[in-house]
Amino acid sequence: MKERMHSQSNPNVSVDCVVFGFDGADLKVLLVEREGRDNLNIADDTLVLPGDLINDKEDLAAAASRVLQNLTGIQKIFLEQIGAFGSPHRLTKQRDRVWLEAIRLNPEARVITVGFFALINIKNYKIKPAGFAKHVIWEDYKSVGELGFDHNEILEAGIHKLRDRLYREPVGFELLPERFSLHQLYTLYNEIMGGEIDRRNFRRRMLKTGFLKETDEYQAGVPHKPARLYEFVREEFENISKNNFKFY
Amino acid sequence: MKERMHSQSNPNVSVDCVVFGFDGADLKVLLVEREGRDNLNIADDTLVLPGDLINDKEDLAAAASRVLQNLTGIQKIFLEQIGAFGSPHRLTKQRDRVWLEAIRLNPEARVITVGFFALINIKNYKIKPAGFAKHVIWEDYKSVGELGFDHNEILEAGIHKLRDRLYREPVGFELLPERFSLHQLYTLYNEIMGGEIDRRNFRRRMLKTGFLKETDEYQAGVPHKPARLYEFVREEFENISKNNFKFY
DNA sequence: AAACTTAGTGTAAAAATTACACTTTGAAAA
DNA sequence: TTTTCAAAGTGTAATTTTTACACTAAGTTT
Repeated sequence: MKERMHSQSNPNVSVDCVVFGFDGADLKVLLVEREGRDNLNIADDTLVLPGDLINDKEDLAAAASRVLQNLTGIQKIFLEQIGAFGSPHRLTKQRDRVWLEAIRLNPEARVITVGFFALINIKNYKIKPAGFAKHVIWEDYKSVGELGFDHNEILEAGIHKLRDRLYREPVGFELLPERFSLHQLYTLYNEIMGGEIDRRNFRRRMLKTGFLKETDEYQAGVPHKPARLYEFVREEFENISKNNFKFY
Repeated sequence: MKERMHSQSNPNVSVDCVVFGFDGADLKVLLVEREGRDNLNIADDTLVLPGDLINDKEDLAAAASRVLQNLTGIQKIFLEQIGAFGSPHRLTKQRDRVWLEAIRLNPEARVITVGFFALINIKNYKIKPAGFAKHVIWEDYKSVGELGFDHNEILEAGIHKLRDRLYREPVGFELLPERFSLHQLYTLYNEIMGGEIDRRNFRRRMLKTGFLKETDEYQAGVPHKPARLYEFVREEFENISKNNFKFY
């Protein structure tokens, strides 16, 4: 099992990725089921965020991309840093130690990790578990239980970052198809903000911004009046807002 | 010189502190002049942020506190994390390498650093350079030149964090004496926000918040009408705003 | 007594935010 | 073919917030 480890791994620094996805209704987060649980025969039902040690000559963001790709097959997504997590006790849960001993060259090493987050449209990516990832799942954000290591803490920081970004930058559109209805956009904002956003006011506000372009296309196959689809026009956003736009 | 290094130092992770201070007029940042420059006989006029390797069993924030105290004598201040900085090239400037070779056990090691920031009232702290700090200075934020390593980048991230914090939390009061005039508060905000804040509107807004308590004390020794002094009442802030207050 | 410097004060116009309920449209069911 | 269902789409009035803006007050120095 240890052949997976490269000698160029830095024993003290890792990255972990909080990847959010949206399926049109709920906010999901990408979790990895660690391989080796069964063979190790430990009572370990915990999931973890995709993450691993960085390589020695590798940029942090590059490491996050690589690790994410290696474990889940997801590539070429933009990852933004959340911050560093460095409690000396972050690896000391019993079940985590057993697992580390099975897979790491230096299971005892102090590891600080750097969290990254990303937002993707679930449908645009095909997940292929690899490396130590036995399964990779999209878990409803609200149903996430206890994760391995300090990953609940990292996830929590990730959701804060996500709200912050959603508030000031047009990241919401990353989660939607190229063309989307205002209802989809509304659902997304309402879900992530965890809030009671007024539907009419939301619609007006978004349209007023000027960077949603209406298309001639409509929703298809729905058993009710089909909604008009819109596109996000990035150039308009760049022009209009420059840097201090507030979305909601 | 190397006796300063402890065997428990983690060779791959450091912390760097961006400590902001306010003297009533300008925003200052704490910089360290590295000892050893003269003996090393290199053309090295760069200053650095106070920082050093973490110890192996030490929390990141604790490391930042320790390092700051060791280098500058400043203790017991609250440091908030900015984020991790991990470019593989961050230590590769020639002058930095020479210095690292003189002072570090593993001068070649890949080091990622975690930035912290803090705000203090300059007058409340006595600076005592120690460790490798030959001198410690309060440099006007606007006049900071090229720093060692990637410290300009960290400083830049620090000022962003500062603005963000100033916007949502009552951190400004950390920089002022217990009792302060509205003019001082205004100058502080205006300086840090780099902006054109309307003086009258600022005054009204701050007073309306309800957590500035007017005292019976006035400015003394000024050659003009003395300003009334106010106090910040933290309990009011906690009650009123709970968590989503906006300062400016 | 005059000059200087900063403290302190109010208002009106514009913009943003909020709360709120009915009609329209297409698909599916009766 | 008519009815029913589900979500789409639409407007206004009241309130609050934001903005722009200029003079008087008070103490010190000359």
